[in-house]
This record gives sequence, C-alpha cells and structure tokens, in this order.
Amino acid sequence: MKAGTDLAQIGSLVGDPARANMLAALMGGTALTASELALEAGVALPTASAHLAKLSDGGLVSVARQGRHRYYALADHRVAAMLENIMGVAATLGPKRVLPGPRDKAMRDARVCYDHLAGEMGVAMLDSFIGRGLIRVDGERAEMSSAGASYFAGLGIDLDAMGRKRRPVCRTCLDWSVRRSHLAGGLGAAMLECILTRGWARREKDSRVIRFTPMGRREFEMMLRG
Amino acid sequence: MKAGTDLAQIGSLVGDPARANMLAALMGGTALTASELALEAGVALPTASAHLAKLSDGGLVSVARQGRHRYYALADHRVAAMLENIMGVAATLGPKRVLPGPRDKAMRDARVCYDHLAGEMGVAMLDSFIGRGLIRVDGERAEMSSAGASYFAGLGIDLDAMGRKRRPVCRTCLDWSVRRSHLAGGLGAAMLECILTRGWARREKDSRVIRFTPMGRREFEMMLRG
DNA sequence: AAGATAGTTTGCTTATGATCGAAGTATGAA
DNA sequence: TTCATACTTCGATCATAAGCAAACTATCTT
Repeated sequence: MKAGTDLAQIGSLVGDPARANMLAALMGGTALTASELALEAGVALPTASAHLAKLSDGGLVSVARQGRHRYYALADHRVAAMLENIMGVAATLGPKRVLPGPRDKAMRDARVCYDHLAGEMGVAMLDSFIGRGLIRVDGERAEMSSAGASYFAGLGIDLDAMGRKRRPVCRTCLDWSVRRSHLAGGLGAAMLECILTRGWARREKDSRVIRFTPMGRREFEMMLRG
Repeated sequence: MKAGTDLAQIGSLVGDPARANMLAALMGGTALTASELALEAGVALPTASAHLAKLSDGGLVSVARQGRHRYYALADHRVAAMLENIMGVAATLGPKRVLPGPRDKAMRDARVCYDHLAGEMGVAMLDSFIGRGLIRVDGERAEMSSAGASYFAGLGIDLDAMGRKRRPVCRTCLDWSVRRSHLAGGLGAAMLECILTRGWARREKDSRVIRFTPMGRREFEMMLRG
C-alpha cells in the first residue's frame, strides 16, 4: 500500500512522454536550459516549465540558475542509474526489438551515461581495471587500490581534488545493454574526460553516442592492456 | 525522442497508484489472483482486471491460468530489480523520510525481494559466499566455484535440477536499503527456501518482511562463518 | 442440470492533468 | 531607460484514462 505510493510517484513522473524525453536528453550528462528541453520534448515553453517544476519538486532533476538561464540536470547518479535500468527493461520487454539498427549498435558500443563511459567499451574498461588490481568492486560501491591511485595519477587525474568533493570517487553502474557493470563516480567522469580531451573519441551531436576514432580505439585498447 | 518513448511506456505503467500497489504486492514473490490484487490495490474487480491487462500487455507481469483462477506474478527478475531500484530512489528522494519506523527497520534487515533474501542479512550472506570463494561476482552476473558447488549441495540444494532450468543459477541484485548486492537467481531462491524450511525465519503476514527467530539468526550467522 | 465463483467486457461518468496563448517577472543588453 | 531574452504563472480547453455497475464467459461444485 505504502510502498506502492512511492513507486507510483516516481513512475508517474517518468511516465509522461514529454518528461521522459527530457530525462532521456539529460542522460547525456550536460545540463540543459528549459528552452532546450522544451525543444527536445516537442512541447511549448510553458508546458516544459510545468514539467520541469514537477521533476524538480519530485527530486529527479536539479536546477542551477545562471543569470536569466536555468540549467537543469539529473539530480543524482542514482537517478541516472535508475533511468538506465528502466531503459534496459524496456529494451528486453519492448515489442520485440527487431534488428538493432546501426544507431543502437553504436549506443551499445560506447555512450555517455550521465557523465561517464557506458556500453561495451565502458564495461571492458572496468573489467581491465579490476583484472589489473587497480580497483576492487563490492556491489555498487568500489574502491581504488594503492596501485590504482598511482596509475590514475599517472594519467593526469587529480585524485586529491576529487577526494575533497562530496561525490564518491569510485562507483559502479549497471549497463543496460550488456547487463554488467561499468565505472561511474568521479573517477568514471574523469576517465571519460580523459578520453575526450586526448581526442580518442568525440561525442555525437544531439545523442549519447560516443564515436571512437580508429586510432583512438587502438590507444584505448592499449591502455586497457596496461 | 525515441529513448524517451520507452521510458514513458514503462513509467506510465508503474505510475498509476493502483498498478503500483499491485506491483509492490507482487514484489513479495508469491503469485496472486486478480481478486487478491484488486483488494491490495483498493479498486473494484473490473478496474483491477483492466490494470492487469495493461501490465500484462506491457510485459511487466506474467499470467498463469489455473482453472478459474488467474495467477499473476512479476514477469522477470529484471522487473523485480527495476522496481527495487525505483523504490530505492524514492526512499532517498522522498519527502525526507523522518525516523525510519520499526517496520522500515525490519524491511532493511531482512525482506523478500521477488523470491530471494534481501536486506542487510541478504547482503551479508552474499558477502560471506564471496569471501569464502564459493561465488565469484561480475556485475549482475555471477558464478559458482567448484567449492561452492559442493558446499551448496551439502546444504541439500539440488543443483542439477536448477541447472536444467532456463533461469540463471547465480545472479546479483542491487539492494535499495544497503546499496550493495545480494544473491538472486535460482540459488538465491533456494537459499531463502532453505532458511524458511529450517525454521530459522518466517514471512510476516501481508508484507515482505522476514522475521528471524533469535535462534534462527544464530544459526544463520554460524552458517555465514562457515 | 442449476448454482456459485472468478474473471473479462461493455458502456458510461468523471476527474485528472497535459496543453498552449496571453500576461507577468526577472535578468541582461543597448 | 528601453528593449529583448528566458522563464514562470494564469486561465481556459481538451483528451485520456481511471473508475464502477451491469452484463457476459468460463470453470468448478453439487
């Protein structure tokens, strides 16, 4: 009875097409303004504003005012993980995904999940880190070994600064396409940034897809092998 | 755009209070008839019937006709995991849970998740199995070591029969109260059954709570220590 | 057979909430 | 100050779907 109320509250927030499209857009990780989200959802601005107010009240998104703009983002990595999870169920349940199109294939290969790398390449990356003893995993929680600390510092990641933030450094996130875990948390975000700044890959316009260049992919795989 | 449609479809199924209550009731793991679910959701039978048809069409629940009864159950362990996940987000986001009441405390301690043990005791159990090398975990997937096989067989669990079913033997499931993994899959179900048939614990009426007897808890902890 | 129980279907009412135009507020630019 | 941009609030409309009573179907009981 009571448990159902909680479920219904979140479900109804996600259950409206316009809001669902907004949330899906925000899964890309970048904060978006109300106007951009209105466009994304295909509704007029007042409508979008009302939806965003609901999402905000419900705690699914956070707002940051910057001058006359309002930047919306997913509230939490947990919200992102929940949405990924729902998408995963939809993918298996849905009215028989026929052949996965090329777009889906790219999504499965590498995509942004909130602010870190997901898809097969994300899973492969975490696998490699675990296999080389850089990270230990325990459920959703994970931690870096001392070997890991020196390794990631060597990649130019500022672990001290990361440790001072409230956000956990190591986290895992269930990948809907592969049904295995990939790396999330501050370190996951830093790794994605690292991949993008080195030019190994770039984000596809208006989508969550990450396209590796042939050379970038080689470099990435070399990194995984140590 | 497309991604949002999938989200919205599932979200709207979960988003209706009556349906959410039904799903919450089905999280208890036992299959329920349409009448029972109507009662649980607080709606008339025709209304419940319509809701169940939608849930069934949407693939969230499965139906098994038995004479003039229709037994409804969650379609899948993934659906169960998704609902747990949503509840977890609701719990952290919700209008600040004040003090967790005694009921919540019992839920956090030990409860049924679909058909296996969840809560702190479920997490402790999986921890123990991993620590003793009986099970290896990799994301949502998990597998039993040979040491594990002989150990579980020694508890009287029929692993051969389990292996013949389509259902995976070892699976992990994210625990919303602890945010760590507990054991699911066929083995998880068998372990819960084992705990109940030995009288270590019993299910609380009309709830997902599992109450360990003082003696049962001691026995359980002894088992975890090996 | 006649009843009883379990569930679905139909037809109708009602209410919720999604939508947008128009007007209002706040911030930045000229 | 004046205008423009970004967004919210208000007010009204409209569509969807949740709800139930009554009638129908199917299965079990006697």
